[in-house]
Order: sequence, then structure tokens, then C-alpha cells
Amino acid sequence: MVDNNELELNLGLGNNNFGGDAHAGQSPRQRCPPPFLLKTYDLLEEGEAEDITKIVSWNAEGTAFVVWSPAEFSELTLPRYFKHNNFSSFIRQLNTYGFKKMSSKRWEFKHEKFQRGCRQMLGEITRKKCEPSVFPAYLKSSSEENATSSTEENNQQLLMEENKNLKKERLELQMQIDECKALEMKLLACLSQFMDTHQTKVRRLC
Amino acid sequence: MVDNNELELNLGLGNNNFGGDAHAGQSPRQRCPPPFLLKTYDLLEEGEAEDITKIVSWNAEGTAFVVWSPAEFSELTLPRYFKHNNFSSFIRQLNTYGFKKMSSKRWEFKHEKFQRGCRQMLGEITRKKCEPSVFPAYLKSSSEENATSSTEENNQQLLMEENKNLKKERLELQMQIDECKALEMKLLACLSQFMDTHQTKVRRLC
DNA sequence: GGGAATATTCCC
DNA sequence: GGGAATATTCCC
Repeated sequence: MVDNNELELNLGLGNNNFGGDAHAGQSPRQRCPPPFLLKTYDLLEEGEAEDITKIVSWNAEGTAFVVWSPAEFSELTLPRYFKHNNFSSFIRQLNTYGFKKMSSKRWEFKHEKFQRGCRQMLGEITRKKCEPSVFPAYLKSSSEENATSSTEENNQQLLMEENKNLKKERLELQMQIDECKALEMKLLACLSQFMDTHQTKVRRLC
Repeated sequence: MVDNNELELNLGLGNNNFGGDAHAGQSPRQRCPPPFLLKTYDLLEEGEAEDITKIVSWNAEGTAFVVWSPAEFSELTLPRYFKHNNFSSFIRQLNTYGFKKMSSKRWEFKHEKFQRGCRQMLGEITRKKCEPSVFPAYLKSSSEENATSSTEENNQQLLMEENKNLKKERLELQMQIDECKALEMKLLACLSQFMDTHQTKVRRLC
């Protein structure tokens, strides 16, 4: 019942790179490729050994790959590598990573950096950013440098301001905590004194 | 091998509402609840019939639910309803939908609109919006070709990081304050109780 | 083919 | 507990 998940974990290579990037502002060449690319690549490599080349394989030149039998590919191959069995979800990912469909007659997909024997090159493939709709395309026309630099400056300004406010807040919170702590001490002292007095009082009364 | 996926599809109720909302600006009462909520609810209802109430069940009042055995829940229950078997991913979703953990001693989760017998009410639960931070994601990494002054970008990166850390700190401080306040209440209660007892004791002795 | 929502993962 | 990245789904 949980075969899928276990398989998934085993095939996952244990080095996917969700979340943190750890390469901010640096060349993207050395980063760990996204799981999707690794799995798709491995699927093709392993396919050669497992004789599923009738279902999916590299093209003759190794410059693209072909899904020969979408039905079998979806039913058998996809769930071994991914958390679904939908061909269209697979296609969606290919598009996200910039693959192009080569022919209208067969399911052949190509990406410059996705080729047989070049697992290393996968790291150079980047996900397409979802363009922010904040700025409609028509506003980005001319005088780009001016526009970008001013918006960038503006953003930096905002960031610094937020930053300053956060620091102020931090100080206030810290002061609140100090007050709390002081009150705590007073209460404890009060309590302890109270206990003392009452003990002596009780003793006296006895 | 593909059992998971087929099960998934059968249990999915076929009416999830990914994508289009078709109710923009209208009362949220009539919308189809998100798959996550439906599945979690059904899991509890079906659990009663299937006797997995030792693993997960509603609390006595039906106002919250308890995962009694996280290990079994993760291994057996989760993959029957979701595309994973990670308890932490399940928790992440609960947090996303605003559930609160009720106790530090057991895995009990509560949401005002998530109660036994009220499947209809699920539609009123909304996903927490990710606060559109001052700083849109698109300014973070895109346009590597642009070669804008890298020192500036670097600067922003640092600013954003500091900003993030400050927010984290703020949260922690707030939590400290909450703890302090709670302790204060306890001390006051203690003190008042102490005074009561001793007054009666003193009275008796007089 | 891609926009956008939800789901899953990783990290702090 | 939540931010943010990738994955999966649904829709145009």
C-alpha cells in the first residue's frame, strides 16, 4: 500500500533542493538540480537497462527524449518516480522548466541543457519565474534602466524602513519583557514575605 | 504499485477546487471546501466505521481531533488520503488552515469550523494568505542577465535576511512575553489563594 | 503553453 | 509555526 512512497524515497536521491538556496547571487552552475529534472533524467537512463525504451527513451542523437506510449508511461512509469500518474502534470513541469515540444506528431521534448550523458548539465536549467503581475508589461517599455533602478531604490527604502521599525519594535518588546520580569520578582518577593509574616504570626498565635 | 494513486483518485471525491474560484468577492459559505479539509474530515468519519479510532479520532465532544498514534497515522492513514506519509507535512497543512494545537501533551488539533457532524461548515475555513511582504518575490533573484550592480543586489539580499531574522526574533519575544504573562497570572492566583487560606487560618486561631 | 490555486517539502 | 521553494492540479 505504501510502496509508492517508499519507492519515491529511494529514488529521490536524498538531495533535492527545496527551500533554501544557499547560492544567493552566485553562479547557478554548481547548484543541485531540482528533483524533477533528476528524476526525469534517471528515468531515461534506467529505462535503457530496464527495457522500457518502447515506452520512453532518448531520441537517436540523445538531444531530446520521446514518450512513445503516453498511456503506459502514465500508468507505469510516472508513479514510480512522481507522486501522480497524470501525463498532463508531467507536461506542465516540462513547460515550467522550459522544455519545447519538437513535433506535433509525437511526444518529443527538448531542452538545450537536457541531453544524454550530461547529468551534470541539469544544474544549469532554471525554473521559469512567474512574472509578477504587479507591473503590467506595457509599463516596462522604454527607459528600463531608470525604471528598474528607481523601483529598486524604492524597494530598498521600504525594506530599510521596515527594518528600522522592526528594530524599534524589538526594543519595545524587550522592555516589556524586562518589566514583566521585574514584576515577577516583586510578586515572588511579596509571596515569600507574606509566607514569612504569616508563619511568624501563626506561630505567635499558637 | 499504483494502488496509492488509484485510491487517491477514488477517495478524492472528484470535486476539489483547484484553480478558478468562481466566487470572487462573494460570501464564502457556498464554496467547495479545499481537498485537504474534506479528506481530513472524511478520514475521521470513516475512521469510526473502520475502527482506526485508536490511531486518530474526534475528541469526546467532537470539537477537535486527536492523533493518538502519529507513527501508525503516518504510515497507514496518511498515504490512503494524501500523496505522502509525512506527519510534518500534515501538520504544515493544519497550520496553513489555521488549526491550533490544543495541548503539548498530545496531538490534538482544533479549528472553530472543523467539528464532528458539520461537514458543511468546512467551506467557511480559509487558507491563510501568505502576507504579500513589502518585498515581492520577483525582485529576489530574477534577471541575472541584467547584471545590475551586484553590490546593490547583495545589499538587498542582506537587508531581506536581516528583516526575516528580525521578524523571527519578534515572534520569539512575543512568545516570551506570553509566557511571562501566564506566569504572572499564576503567581497572582497563588498569592490570592494563599491570602485567603491564611486569613481563615488566622481567624480560626484567634 | 502558461496562470494561479492548493499540496508537499525543506528550512529557520 | 510559518516562509518560501518545488510539485501537482485545474482552468483558460
